Amino acid sequence: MMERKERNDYPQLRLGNQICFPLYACSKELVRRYAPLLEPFNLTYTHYIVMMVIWEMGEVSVSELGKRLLLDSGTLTPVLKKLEVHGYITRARKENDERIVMVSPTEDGWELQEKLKDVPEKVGCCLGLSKEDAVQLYMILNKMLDNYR
Amino acid sequence: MMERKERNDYPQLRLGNQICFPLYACSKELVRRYAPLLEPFNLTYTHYIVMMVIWEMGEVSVSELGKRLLLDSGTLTPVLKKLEVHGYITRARKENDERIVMVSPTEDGWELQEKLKDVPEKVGCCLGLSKEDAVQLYMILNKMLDNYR
DNA sequence: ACAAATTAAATTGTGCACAATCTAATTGCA
DNA sequence: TGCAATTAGATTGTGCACAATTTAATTTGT
Repeated sequence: MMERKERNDYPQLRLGNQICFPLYACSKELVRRYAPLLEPFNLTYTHYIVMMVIWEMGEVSVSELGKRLLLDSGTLTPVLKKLEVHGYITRARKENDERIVMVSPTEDGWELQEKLKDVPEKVGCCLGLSKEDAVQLYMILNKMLDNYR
Repeated sequence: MMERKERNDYPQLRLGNQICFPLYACSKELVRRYAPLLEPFNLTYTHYIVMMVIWEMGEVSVSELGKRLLLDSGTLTPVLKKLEVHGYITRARKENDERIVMVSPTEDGWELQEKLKDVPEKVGCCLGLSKEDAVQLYMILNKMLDNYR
């Protein structure tokens, strides 16, 4: 019987020949590893990166958060509401432009830094990578990311 | 007035010092770029990578798909049901072990390869990266992924 | 000054992703 | 042989992620 002609004709459609899949899989795996470290503080990975930008900026608008993290308001609004409920941030519309919602850490929000300071090391972020590979990866991904902003 | 002592005390908690964030952001961006190319065929990125493994294996169990793609049955079951509804695959329990569900491409499923063969190039996967960077990235991510299997 | 255009968030709807649990089939072993 | 343990999928519940739409505030052009 004749082999199907459609079969295996396109090497570019093989999972092993694509760069996107390991990117996608590694990303998911990292998020999964953060979960148990953040869960005790009622945080998900998304909450965590949002808090990082808020700590860095002190006070920041929703749209700036979105630009920085490449997230839209459909993702951020519920995340910020939850961070507010848990007492980590306050949300308030700007006085001179009521369209803009400004976000800032509360006392508890600031104190969260102390509690999470060991998380990055614990995730051991790029587990199993040599120092050189980690540096390479960091540079290449940031080059890539620059094309998206 | 004194600067808060909690502020900026932990450089490892700065977004710019983490390798996880660009990984996460690049991954999302890539998935987003696949969407318009796959949507005409009623496929999402997850459907697409599932189909790639099915093309490669010809016939494969749900658990093998999961191992290969690092996805669990909670994700795969609805994806496979949808691929079945759209007529790309068939699902059938194995005769000698009814616990196992085997999945195979239909005629339409095989023909999908032809229609999607240009997708990888169109995504230009690692957009803006030099050949050398792309090769490096591919190698480092696969090294990383090996630690997760 | 004021209507049209723009901007910022919020809302709505769809679809992963995954932990936890459940069900059914099979296997192992006393 | 028969029951406990294991295995494979399916189900349930929660939470992003994002497109598209909506609402409200502000800005722009005349």
